[in-house]
Parts: sequence; structure tokens; C-alpha cells
Amino acid sequence: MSPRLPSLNGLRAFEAAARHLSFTLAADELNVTQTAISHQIKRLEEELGVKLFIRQNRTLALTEQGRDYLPGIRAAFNDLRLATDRLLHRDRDHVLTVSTLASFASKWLLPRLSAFQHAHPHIDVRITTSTALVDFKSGDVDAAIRYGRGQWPGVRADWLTADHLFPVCSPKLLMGDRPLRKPEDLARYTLLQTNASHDDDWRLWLTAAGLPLTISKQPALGFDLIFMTLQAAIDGLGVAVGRTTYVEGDLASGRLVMPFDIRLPADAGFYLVSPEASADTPNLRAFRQWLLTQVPPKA
Amino acid sequence: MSPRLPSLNGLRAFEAAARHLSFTLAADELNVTQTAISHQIKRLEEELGVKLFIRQNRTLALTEQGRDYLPGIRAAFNDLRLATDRLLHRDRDHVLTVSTLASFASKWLLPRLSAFQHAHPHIDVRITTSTALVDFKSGDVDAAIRYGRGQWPGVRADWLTADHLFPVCSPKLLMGDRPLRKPEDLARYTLLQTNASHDDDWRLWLTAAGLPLTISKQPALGFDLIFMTLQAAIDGLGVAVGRTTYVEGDLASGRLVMPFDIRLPADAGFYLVSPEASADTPNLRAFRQWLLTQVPPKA
DNA sequence: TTCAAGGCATGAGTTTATCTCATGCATTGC
DNA sequence: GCAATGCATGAGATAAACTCATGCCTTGAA
Repeated sequence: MSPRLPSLNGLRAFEAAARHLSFTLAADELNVTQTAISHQIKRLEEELGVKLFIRQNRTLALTEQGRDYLPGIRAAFNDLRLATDRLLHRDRDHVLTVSTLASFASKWLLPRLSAFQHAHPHIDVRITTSTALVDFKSGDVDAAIRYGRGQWPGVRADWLTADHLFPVCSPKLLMGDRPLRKPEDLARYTLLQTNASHDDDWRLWLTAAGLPLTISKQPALGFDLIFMTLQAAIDGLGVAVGRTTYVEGDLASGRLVMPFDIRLPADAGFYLVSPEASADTPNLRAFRQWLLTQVPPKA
Repeated sequence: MSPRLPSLNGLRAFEAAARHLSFTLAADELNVTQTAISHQIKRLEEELGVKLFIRQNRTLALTEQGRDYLPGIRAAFNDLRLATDRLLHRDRDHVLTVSTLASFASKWLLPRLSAFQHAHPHIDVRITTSTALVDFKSGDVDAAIRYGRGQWPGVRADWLTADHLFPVCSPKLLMGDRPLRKPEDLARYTLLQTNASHDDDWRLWLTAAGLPLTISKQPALGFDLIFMTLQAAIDGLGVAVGRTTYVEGDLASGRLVMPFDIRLPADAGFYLVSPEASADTPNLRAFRQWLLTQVPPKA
């Protein structure tokens, strides 16, 4: 990492000039003279030891290095503008922003969401996906669907559904000359896993089934997102650990099957989480009531 | 958006002071005096009209608003540092980074990639997903799989496969009392579309089929990513426009069917694109040769 | 109780970055 | 040839950034 940043004002001039490809227009935008921009860019180039612009007659072009530099600097200034705008303006409109895990969104919520949208066409539901603990104070998120035990302070948590862990695979793997019948048969198959967000699933299940963690002689195959892991299972690449919520559709349609009757019961589940202070806005109430029609009764 | 950013130097002081929770340590880091930081923070607070710190004896705390503001500002300064470091230092290692569209990654490349990884365990293939025109000069990407006509200057483009456009749906929609038989039957069904990246698909196909763009009486249902759109089609929510590459697996398995025999031929296709200067590194050559074994012969 | 230490604040003054103004240079188009 | 366009240069002006000296308040040790 560079110990010192170059002139921040120079970087601002660079970003504006590169956007416009014009010192004059950049100057207009920043309410300074063209020569101020010229001076700033010149100084920045000297500080960095890198030529950022090709000066042409009537036009300006970025050098290769200027072009490479621009996206990061642009992102930074967008960050600054956005953060400052957010600090100074707190807009609320009738958008309902719900944060969920990407996997829950793709496998459970999104397939159902059209029903809510049909029933409530005036509510603009936006799904944002994140695994982080949601920060309601920023005002960006109205509610979140999170996995856990519901014991979060300062928020209202409504139980939605629980999950179980169990292996799933394509029905194809149950047939043929070497079918997958017993947990011990896993030795011959590829274990499909999801990195990061569900990287404990196989360990949890294998431990519960009393099997060695190194049961498979095949190299494990990892995917970034669980829907990819499950798709690989559907495609017959190997055996994945499913969770009820994520695989119920695929199980119902026969795309996936449970080869063994060992399920890991879960003592946690999915909750709709909302700030106590704003848990009863009309939009959020409607969304919550609809959500509760979509989940099975609590066992 | 805020028309003017506050003092950039002030923001730098804020970020450093918030990180250290100490004006004195921030001053050390920035090689100025404590009072300089004090002045800068005071001025920034005045500019923003927001108190950012709580001054306590011997300690400093962020206000709630200061806490909210910090992540965005921190991200911005990290962007600036990273971009500047990258400009001044250029690293390369032996990872092979391939940029593709997210949809191509999930539907075509990733399901096949394990074969390459088995054959070449010493090559660490990383997939990065982007829709932007790839910039090889930054050094972040070694190759890209892109859709087009292969006429890009300064790069080597190897043909992989072509695509056709056609509607796909669940087999369930072909049955029942009101089956989907003729293109005119689309009037009774929801058109599933992918926003942004493929938002022209229905228009292209309906135009080619000689149907009105407003054929469906149902509201269209949009998704951000094409795999979600296709999953919605698999789930029977409506009819989506598929592309050969994305739906061949689902068609082969019967999850999806083509209800009509109208395909939009494409004169473009997928290419492996690499910089001419580095198109023949051993890693990239191995990847290319393997890729060519995975695609059908060019028709 | 007194003194030292720690750490931010304030105000005056100094330094330096930022900016303006005037002008130059090179091209383009009428 | 002249006007327009647009970046560059240099001197000088302006304003931001910074330093120094000092103040205030708390805490802990002698």
C-alpha cells in the first residue's frame, strides 16, 4: 500500500476531467477555472510520476495508465458522494427493501414473490442480498430475512420456517451398477459443497451420521453459491447437502432425491427481522402477513 | 446527489480519526499536529451540519451519524489507496483469471469446470463475472469469454459456440385444459424476462415471430439474473426466452421444453478473448484447448 | 492536595495549496 | 486572416491547511 495518497483535490480534478474528457467542462462542474484544473492535473502527474492525459488539439484523451486508474478513483468519489448524500438526506418512499441471503432469495423468496407483487402492486419490493448482520439504522433496509434463533436485541423477529440438513442428489445416482444406497456409498461420489456460507454442512451431517469426514475418495467440488451447488447435484455431478427451504421445490419435482433418511434437525430457522420502531408500517405489515401465508405452520 | 463534497482533507482526517478513535494518533499517521486534525474535524462538522464525534476525556467516540458515515468514507479511501497502489505497482502470479458473464458461468462454464480442474490441478482458475468490456491492461484478467462477433481489435478471439433465441417453459404448460400450443397462446401466460442483460430477448423474438409486443395480458415478471428467469420458467411461472447455451442442460433433462419451433438464429457467439501479447502462456493455452473440447464443432 | 499526564479545543499567525488572471500556443473552420 | 476552441504557463491573490501557544477537564500517583 502506498504510504501517502496524492493530492485529494488533484484526484477530484482527475476524476471530473476524465469523466468529461475536458478540463473546461470539469472546471465548470467544480466551479473553478480551466487553469485550476490544468494546474491540478499537472501537479498530480508529477506526484504520481505518471502521465494521465494526452493533450490533443481541442480534445483530451486518457493515457493507458490514466484509463487504468480511473475506475478505482471514480468508485471512490462515488462512495464519497453516496455516503455524504445518505448522511444529509434520509429519503423514504414507498419502496420496501428486504435483505436476504442470496440463496434464500433465489430458491425460496423470488419464486414466490410474484404473488405478493400481484396482491400489492403499489408496494415496490426490492430484494437486496447480503450475509452481513443487517444494519437497520442506515435506513437502506426495511426488513431482513435471517437465519438464527430469533434472539436479536432491539428488533422484532417473526418465525418463518426451519431447515433441516440432509444430502441430496440426482435420481440418476440411485440407479446403475453402483447405486448410491447407504451413507457409506458416499466414498465413491463427489461431495459438492458451497464455500464460505455453507462450508460446515458436510462436516455437520457426516458427524451426525457417524461417518469419517474423509469418506469420499473423490476430490470435493466447491461452488460459491448454493444454487450452483444444487444445480451441480441436479446435473449428477455428485452429492450435495441440501436444506429444506432450498430444495423443497427440486425434491417435489423429482430433480433431486434424498438418498438416505438421516436429517439433521435444526434448532434455528428463518425469521423476518425488522426494527421495533418501524415494524408496523403498512408496507411491512402487508409483507409479513403474506410471508406467513407462504410458510408451513410451526411444528 | 449532493452537489458539493465537503473538504476532502477533512474527510481524510475523519476517516483516520475514526479508525484510531484518536485525533492524536490520526495526526501521527497523517504527519500533522493534533490541532490540525481538530480544526479539520471541526470544519467538517460545520460543513455537514452534523456532529461526528463525541469528545470525552481522554477518549473519543463516534456519534451514531459518524458511525453511519464511516463505512462509505472508509471504502472510498480504500478505493483510492488501492487504485493508486495498483497504478504504481503491478503484480502477477500464476492464477488464471477468466472473466465471463454470470449467466454463462453458472449455466455452462462452472458445471464443466471441474473437468479442467481435475486435468490441470496446478492451474488455479478463477472466474470473475462481469458484463463490461474487459480491460486486459489492468492485469486483473487473463482471458474473457464474451458474446459478439469476434471482431475486437488487439486481441485474439477463439470461437466457442453460438446461441439461438427461443421461448422455453415447463412441460406442465403444454398440458391441461388450456395448453400452450401456438405462439398466440402466449397471451394467456406470464412472460418471464431478465432485466438489463437480456431485456431485448422478448422483443427480438416476438418481432421475428410476427407477434405484437403486447401479446401477453399478464404483467411481465422480471428478474435480475437469467438463471432466476429460467428457474421461474422451470417452476412453471411463465414462459422465458432461452439461449442455447443456457438451456441445453435443462432441455436435455426435460425440465424445460420448446413450445414452438421458432428460433432466432444468431450471427454472433461466444468467444474466448485474450490479449494478443499473452495469448500463448501455458496456462491460457491449456484452458483454451480444454474449452474447445467442450463445445460443439462449428456449424 | 498537588502535580503530571493525557487529549481535545481555541485563537492567532504562518505556510502552502489552490485558484485567478493574463497571456501563449496550436489547431480548425469560415 | 480571423474567430473559436481548449490546454499550458507564470505571476500574483486567495483561502485552506497547518503550527504554536495556551486552555480546559479529567485521571492517577505521590
